[in-house]
Amino acid sequence: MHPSDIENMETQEKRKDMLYSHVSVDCVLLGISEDQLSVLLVERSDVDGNKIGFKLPGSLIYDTETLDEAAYRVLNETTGLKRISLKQFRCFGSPSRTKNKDDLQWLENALKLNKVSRIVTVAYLALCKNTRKFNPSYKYDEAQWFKVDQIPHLPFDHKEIIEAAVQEMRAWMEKEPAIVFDYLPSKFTAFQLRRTYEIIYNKEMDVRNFHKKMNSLEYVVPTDDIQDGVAHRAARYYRFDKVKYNKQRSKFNKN
Amino acid sequence: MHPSDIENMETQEKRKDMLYSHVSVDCVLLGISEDQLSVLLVERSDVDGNKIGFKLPGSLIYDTETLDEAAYRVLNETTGLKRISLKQFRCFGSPSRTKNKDDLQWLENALKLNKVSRIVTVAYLALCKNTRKFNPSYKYDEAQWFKVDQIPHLPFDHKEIIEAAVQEMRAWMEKEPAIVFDYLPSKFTAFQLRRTYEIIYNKEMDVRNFHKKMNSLEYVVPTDDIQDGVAHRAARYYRFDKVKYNKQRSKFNKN
DNA sequence: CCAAAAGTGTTTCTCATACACCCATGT
DNA sequence: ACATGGGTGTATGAGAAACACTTTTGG
Repeated sequence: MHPSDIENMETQEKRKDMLYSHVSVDCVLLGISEDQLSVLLVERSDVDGNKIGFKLPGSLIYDTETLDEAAYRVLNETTGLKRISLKQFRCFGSPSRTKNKDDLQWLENALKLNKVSRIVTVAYLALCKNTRKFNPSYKYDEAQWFKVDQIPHLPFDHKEIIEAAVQEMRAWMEKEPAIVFDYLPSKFTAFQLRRTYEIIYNKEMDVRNFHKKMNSLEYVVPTDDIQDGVAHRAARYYRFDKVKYNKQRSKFNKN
Repeated sequence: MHPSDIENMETQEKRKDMLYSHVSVDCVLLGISEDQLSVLLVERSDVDGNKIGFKLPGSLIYDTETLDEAAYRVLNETTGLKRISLKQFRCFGSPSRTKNKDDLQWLENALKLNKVSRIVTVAYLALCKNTRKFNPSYKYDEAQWFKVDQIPHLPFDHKEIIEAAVQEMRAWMEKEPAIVFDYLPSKFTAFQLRRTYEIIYNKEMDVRNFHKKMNSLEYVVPTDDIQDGVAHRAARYYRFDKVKYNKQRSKFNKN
């Protein structure tokens, strides 16, 4: 066990009596792996510690915590990330979501409760950086990216949640274009930005029109950096200017 | 007490042990009164039956019920309406939403529970017909429309929920234009449709451009009916064609 | 000099906006 | 005949979409 795990466990123990065992949050963390839209899933173990598959990273909420705080806690426990945008997008609360006996059994073991009643879950969404190897001090040491069209069997209604999340992601990006930059590195090429859009929308985009559009966005600013050591003309790096973004947004929203 | 109230109470008694006292639904039923966007609120009584103000129509969920079912139940108990679109738009779950002592006291009385813990509420939204007088067999005999910029003091975070709902309403109408027809009568004039938009968006619209736009929508079809007995040129009635709407939508969504 | 990706302009079409007058009807 | 609201057309500008060639660099 990694030293910091003990610390985490202690924190959890201290707060355990304050777990509110009726409402959970689940995070659909979308990213890109091998040029395809992917979701980060964590490994699930049975009572004996055997790995029995994957699930969305999630948690019951604590009594003192808002839903957003719980979601950020889960995000951080899973990826170590902190400052990215998380959006609450839907609440899943069908009584039949825990109808599968194995899922229910697992829940009762995991939560150390005799009888788990219905759990309503609030689903959150983020587009997040593809941190390749997660810091083992985080709660889950096994987190893996799965392409959204190759999702393994998942417990509860997690598959349905992921499907809804992919739809929601596209709508969210229209409203709040800044979220792509949660995914991209701080310096990125026009190609990277375009590819990200293409993968999320699952649609090719015209290169020239894309450049034109990008240049019209004041908040995507060219830097003096260019690529190095590539076997073709070097691409320019751009960066996201948050201040300019907020200005342009507020101007836009006044109408 | 109205005879049907007894029936309702019996139904409630039967199901009482199945109330899931951790999650509720609240419905923001928007409509128009006196040419202004308004919300339907129901009267709230204290333990002695004294009326102590208004609140959003809402309810704890039953164990056997999905969230959507609970929301439709509340809609129906409040207005008698059944077949309108309700949209789940956000979950409100801050632990501080029940921080007001009076609100908490009221809750405990209303729910006949000794100790109410945190309640997470799932907020729903609808644009609904302005049924002027509600059938007294419905659960609340006092329901009133309040203009959204003249909301009285409300318990919990209901004011915040209404504000979020108004924003959401506009976004929803862009995505799903059909919902205005939940509000309008089955035959309506161009003026009524335009006024409805103007009030919801709080913005005047050009008459000619509106007609042009409306005529381009295949699913708004002119009928042969025209107004009768008005002291000016009679307006034509239009109707909403749901079949054509779905066709046009699915065509649009394929791209 | 060749392969490989970067970068750049013009035309066309659609859609939103702005704007003013005649029409039908009841009193 | 007049008051009242219903209904119509045209011109302009902005932004989306379609489309092909030259530039730069490493090997």
